[in-house]
Amino acid sequence: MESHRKGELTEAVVVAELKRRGIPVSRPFGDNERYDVVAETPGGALLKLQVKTGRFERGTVVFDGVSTHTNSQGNVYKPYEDDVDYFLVYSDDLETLYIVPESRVGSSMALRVEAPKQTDPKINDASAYLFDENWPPDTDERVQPVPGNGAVQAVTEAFDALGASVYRTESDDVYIVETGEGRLIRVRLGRVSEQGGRLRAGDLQSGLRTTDYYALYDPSREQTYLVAADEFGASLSLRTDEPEQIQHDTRFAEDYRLEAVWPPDGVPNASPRPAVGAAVARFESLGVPVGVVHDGSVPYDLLAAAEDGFRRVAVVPGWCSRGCLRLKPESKAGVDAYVVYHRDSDTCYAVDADRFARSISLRVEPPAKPDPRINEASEFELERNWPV
DNA sequence: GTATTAATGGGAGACGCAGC
DNA sequence: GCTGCGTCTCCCATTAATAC
Repeated sequence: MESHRKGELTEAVVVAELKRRGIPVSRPFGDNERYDVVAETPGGALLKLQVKTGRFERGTVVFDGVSTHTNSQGNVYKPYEDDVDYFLVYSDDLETLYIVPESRVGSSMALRVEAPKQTDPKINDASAYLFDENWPPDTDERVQPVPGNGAVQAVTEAFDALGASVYRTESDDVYIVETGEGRLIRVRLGRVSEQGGRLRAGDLQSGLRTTDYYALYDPSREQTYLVAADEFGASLSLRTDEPEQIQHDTRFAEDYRLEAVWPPDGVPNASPRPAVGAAVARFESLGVPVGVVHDGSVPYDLLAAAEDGFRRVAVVPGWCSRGCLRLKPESKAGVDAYVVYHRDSDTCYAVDADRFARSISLRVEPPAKPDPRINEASEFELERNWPV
């Protein structure tokens, strides 16, 4: 059975199982929510539940704890975090329903059903997650919001101790931090937790657009760590102990202590985002005055000179498919022009925000057949099309 | 009407790491 | 060295939205 249909079948079975137990259950209208169903506990609490199909393999029921989709950068894996409270995992092979707190699930999880060949403290005993023995769940298991007020205060005090000033923005967890040298950087606050000799944090890329650095607080050590926003992928792992084998990509938490890395390296007024750096270099090579904007509350990255003043420029990566480079910003409000950076060809294209409604395609390869509607990418190259 | 994308979903294999 | 878990990275299918 193809996967989508199998997911729907699992969801139907789970709803039936809940109803059979007399549990009030509702489904969100449409499919835009990240949870599949909402169930009401006897105490009246409403829980957001994500239904997962459990694959029975090697004596375990395995399920994914992240949603997957693709974009121009390839596969994107997004954890559910606060979007759901619990996973309901149904194994069709075993005809068994499990309930697992979201906080206990990483990108995937294996529930051991059959006895292992050898014991291991990491083994997740499936019987501990049987639905009938864990309903209604203890709602205190739910994840505490990140970063938490204590973290905000601790991180702020850590910056203060280094002589750095911290300013609030309109976003709850993004702050502007002024270094002692007068440089402004955008810092998003978060928390790390220790698991198996590592400090871990997830969902780092969701703030990449408006963040230069992450200030991550470890409450158990009362220590703040500072990492560049583009140094890690969607998640972060910093070693707190000494592994037997050090890999080329092993990173140690000690090296990221705020006190050890402050002030962060980097050219003043340059953003660490590669696309922004490429756009700035291209503007400068053209002799166009350009300034980087370090303010997470505005939707643009650069102010670039034109004959009649400055344009507000948002730098975005474009995805290339079947010979077309695509651009589809979430919102055009407050932006005069877009610079689309095509990493493969190291080319920047400039597009007037008024030129398109919601998206635009720039053809970088010859089309199968001519069409007057085709936007030839070469005509939008920054060198030819600035000012837009 | 056609082409193309993002978003949802599951399946599978490779690999690193830790414990035994 | 073996085993098991977790992570990562592919793959595929479907649906809805959107541009042209």
